[in-house]
Amino acid sequence: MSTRNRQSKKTTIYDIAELASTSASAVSAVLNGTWKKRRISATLAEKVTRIAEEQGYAVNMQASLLRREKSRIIGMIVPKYDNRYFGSIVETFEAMARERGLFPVITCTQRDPELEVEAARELVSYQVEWLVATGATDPDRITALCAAAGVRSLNLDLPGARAPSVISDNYGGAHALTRRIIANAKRRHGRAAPLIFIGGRGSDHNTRERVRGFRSALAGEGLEADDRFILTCGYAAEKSETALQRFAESGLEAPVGMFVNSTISLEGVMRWVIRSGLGGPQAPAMGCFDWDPFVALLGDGIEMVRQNVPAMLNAVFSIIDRGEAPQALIEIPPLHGDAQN
Amino acid sequence: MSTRNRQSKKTTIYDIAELASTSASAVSAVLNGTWKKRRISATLAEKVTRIAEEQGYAVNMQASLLRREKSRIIGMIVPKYDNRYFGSIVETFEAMARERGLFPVITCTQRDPELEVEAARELVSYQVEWLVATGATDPDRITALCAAAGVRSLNLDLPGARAPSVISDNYGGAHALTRRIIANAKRRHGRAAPLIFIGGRGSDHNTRERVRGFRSALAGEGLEADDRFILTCGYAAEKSETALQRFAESGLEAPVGMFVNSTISLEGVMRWVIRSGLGGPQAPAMGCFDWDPFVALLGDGIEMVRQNVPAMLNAVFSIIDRGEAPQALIEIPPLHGDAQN
DNA sequence: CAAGTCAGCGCAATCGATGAAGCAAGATTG
DNA sequence: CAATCTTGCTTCATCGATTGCGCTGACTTG
Repeated sequence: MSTRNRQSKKTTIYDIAELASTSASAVSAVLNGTWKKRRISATLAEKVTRIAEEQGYAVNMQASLLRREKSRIIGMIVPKYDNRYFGSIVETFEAMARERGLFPVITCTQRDPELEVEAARELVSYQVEWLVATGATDPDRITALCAAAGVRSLNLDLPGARAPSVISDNYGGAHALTRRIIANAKRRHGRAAPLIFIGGRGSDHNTRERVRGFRSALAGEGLEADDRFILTCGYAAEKSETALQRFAESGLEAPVGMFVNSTISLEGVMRWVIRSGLGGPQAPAMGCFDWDPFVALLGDGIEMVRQNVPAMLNAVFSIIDRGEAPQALIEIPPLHGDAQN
Repeated sequence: MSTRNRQSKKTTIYDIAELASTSASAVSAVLNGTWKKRRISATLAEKVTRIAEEQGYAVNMQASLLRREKSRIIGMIVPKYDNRYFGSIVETFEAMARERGLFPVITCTQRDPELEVEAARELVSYQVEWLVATGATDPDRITALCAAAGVRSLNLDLPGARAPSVISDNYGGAHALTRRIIANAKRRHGRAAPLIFIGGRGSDHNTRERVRGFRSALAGEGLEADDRFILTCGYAAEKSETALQRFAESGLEAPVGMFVNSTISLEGVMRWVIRSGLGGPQAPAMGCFDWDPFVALLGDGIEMVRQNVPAMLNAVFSIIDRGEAPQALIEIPPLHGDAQN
């Protein structure tokens, strides 16, 4: 049963000091754990603790952080929460931050460049010690903003030129994935061409690298990827759906396989595949650069690449723990197959 | 090109005041937009703005919020980011908070009761004006904690007794879902029994209500649900997988249909179904209380209930906008079928 | 020209927590 | 018993931004 301060202001250390007939600084020392160093008696410590509990006291972080030198807040911006990859990044990030006594503040930017910058600016105002920019469309702008404010930053998932970046080995992952798609296409259709690459933004590094891996795997078969089969139409499900629709209407040869650049693109692709009655044995051999548990159950033998989120965040926190930022691009090999969580 | 303060402390309004040969209070007024009220000349305002930009100045929120009366921070705790339901809750929450000029701080608690309380306490320390407890295992404990600190709170997804709660109409949704499962079971197997209910915690309100809806739909068919067919084994995929394994070994009659309590439970259920070779036409009729785009494509005609996240968050923010909290339980009817995002 | 008005700004208190420095008793030492 | 330590506090400045109040000088008015 706690005695509420009648809906008025919050309890402060001054209120508690008065109730305990002591000083605010003694209360502060007791409540932040430095009381032994400051030679406060156990008797007083206990009394203060009890009263604080009775009053439902909670420290005012704004005041506390203002006074301290370090905020112990760590920020992250993330594009979306609508897929397992980013979901798992965020969960892992929070857990690893907490392990270190840091307070994680994450904010979602809907893949909107303006919101990204706005959110980064806001996090800087909250005195974050580090800012992790995940999948940012313009990472260098965020790095510059942080640098100007004296905040250390790093990039995750999509690399920037001006801050350390931790990303997947997109080229290698795409190469291996494409080889698996090719193998399946040969088994099902007797040939490995034509293949479609669909989803993602032609302007982002990951998509470019994945296209490069895609092309090089094709080249390994003596094939060449026609630009009209590279549909980097954006990430949203609707976009890949309409891109495929347009492709079908273009009269180009039907693909025997598809490299899909993300699960969210795969949503649109699958809708189109099913609408067009392309399921079953004559279905194109599919591969998806990202992992989803239900896709694994979809039954059409959709190949997946699972980005190694724990390893990526280990790399992120190893930079953070080390304190200083090596100007580096760290590429983490993704996992393959149906590896479970 | 911005002049960096050589990696030292951050720029403050005092630094800018000195550079602009004016006072900190004028700088503050200019930068927070109150300068017209305070009759600062446009000339000075412009000069200060320019210098602030050159210095890469960012307001220290800790200091600013300490002085102000309201924080404009709004907190949310959420169990997981591994499914579309919570992902969509978080995205919508952030967007709606921003629309209102509030700063959303969300933190993930891994369904761990201790972490929930810890996280809530932390958010209270950050002076949140409201705390939204999403899917909390012990909502009333969080409500009490907030009340003691003078923070308003409300529950989302799982209700509490001591704060307004916005949840889905679990009974109605489960009843309708069960009826669809029954119809499919009859079509496929010629009978509607036995049905299994699997996933969720017997201790939480939603699961209880869904079991109630399940039972009442069965009762509508003149059937009764045997307790041994109600497997509320928790939410994790592994738990439902092993629960089904154990059920299969128990020698009880094989079910003709299954009510699965969440997509994450469905993951485990589907793994078991496939491992046991129960796919195809003889598959049990499945229904899932929650929505996932790939489940819709799974092909076995899995029925889904999609909780109406936008409507739920409209209800949440209508309470927040109104400022005061009606002591109420608001039930939002879920959507049915393959309704798209 | 005295009195009043007003634009334009500065001063200083304040928010709550922190911690270095200091101070008053009692305990210990030589 | 005086000198020195130790214990257990208190005092006060500080973090950076905000804001009520007041000051100055230019301008207007009767």
